[in-house]
Amino acid sequence: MNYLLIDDDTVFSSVLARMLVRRGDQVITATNTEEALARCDQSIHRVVLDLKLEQESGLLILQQLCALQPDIKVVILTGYSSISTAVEAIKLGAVNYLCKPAGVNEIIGAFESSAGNVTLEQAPLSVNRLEWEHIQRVLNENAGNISATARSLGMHRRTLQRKLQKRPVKN
Amino acid sequence: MNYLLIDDDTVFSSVLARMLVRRGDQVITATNTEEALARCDQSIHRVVLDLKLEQESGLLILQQLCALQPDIKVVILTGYSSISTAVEAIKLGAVNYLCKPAGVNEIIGAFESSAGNVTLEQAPLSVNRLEWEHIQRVLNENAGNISATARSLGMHRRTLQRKLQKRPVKN
DNA sequence: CAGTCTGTGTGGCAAATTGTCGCAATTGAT
DNA sequence: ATCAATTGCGACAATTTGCCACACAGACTG
Repeated sequence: MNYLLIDDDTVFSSVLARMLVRRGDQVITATNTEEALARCDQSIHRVVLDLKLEQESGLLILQQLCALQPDIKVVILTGYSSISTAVEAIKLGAVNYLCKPAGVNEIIGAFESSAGNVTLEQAPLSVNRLEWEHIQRVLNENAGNISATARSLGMHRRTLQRKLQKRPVKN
Repeated sequence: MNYLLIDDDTVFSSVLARMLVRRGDQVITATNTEEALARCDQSIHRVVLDLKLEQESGLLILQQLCALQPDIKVVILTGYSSISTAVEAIKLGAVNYLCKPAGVNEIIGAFESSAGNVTLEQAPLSVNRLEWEHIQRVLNENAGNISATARSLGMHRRTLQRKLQKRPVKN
């Protein structure tokens, strides 16, 4: 499978890319609309698209990609998910829509569930793991500011502090 | 316009019906799958469907309705909304997906909305919201099997049950 | 410099949530 | 019919949370 990853978070993007490559897939990345459209040719089978690129709307890219390559399969993957954008994305032709702390298995599964395949044995992240990943992501977004992160996450600062202190969160 | 309202909450259903009638529309109601299918004939233009009818899956009804009357427009309206069911619903042919409570205007708008302008979120999901979405997704993957979902999520079945009883957390 | 914000660690305690056990009712397959 | 799995729910202890209070450190300002 040839993947195109469109995400301005290069850290996340490269991690995902590495894992896909290890599986034996071809991966190309893009960090903005221009790159994305330029690198999306017939060789691409699957696209992982972040909805929130800089200022640009991922939904717009989605439309353009679908117009360009009708056979392409696009999965939306975003940290700023909402039901309304999910609905819109599917109507525009995406095959699935995931919230961002998502494992490779889930992402691959998101492509294949639509193909009507029988689902392979794929373990989703535990709730605790998911929570941890999400917290780290938001914390990072807020430049390590605990108070702001707690507000943004709708949780008590005290609680967030306590959660951060006990890091050992294994699956 | 001829509406068919499918909802086991007769209070909500009748209120909505009254408001539609006052607008000059025809309204028929149903509270379960059987009634819904029986009352869905060519005269119906629009369906408002609650996803959580007793034990029955609204998604199943959605498929049957679409198979029966391909031209019909179905809007999902549910109190237990999640991104994964929204995605499923749209893929199965619903034209929109709303969270209860929703006003008449919103509902009518949902039928008429053309593709277009949804605003991207600017704040990340709260941890609770994210947890809810994840649970719904995995639950969906496990075909509604609570025990399996709990195992898969590394949480106690009892806890999962309790979480599912509560309504989705608003961001 | 004193005064005002905002962010950070910490303690304590009531309130809420979760982990566990158990049990009856259901369901599905054999 | 029978066995295994699932489910809903009550009860109770173990944890975790929400929340208040305080002390301290920078940053910024008049």
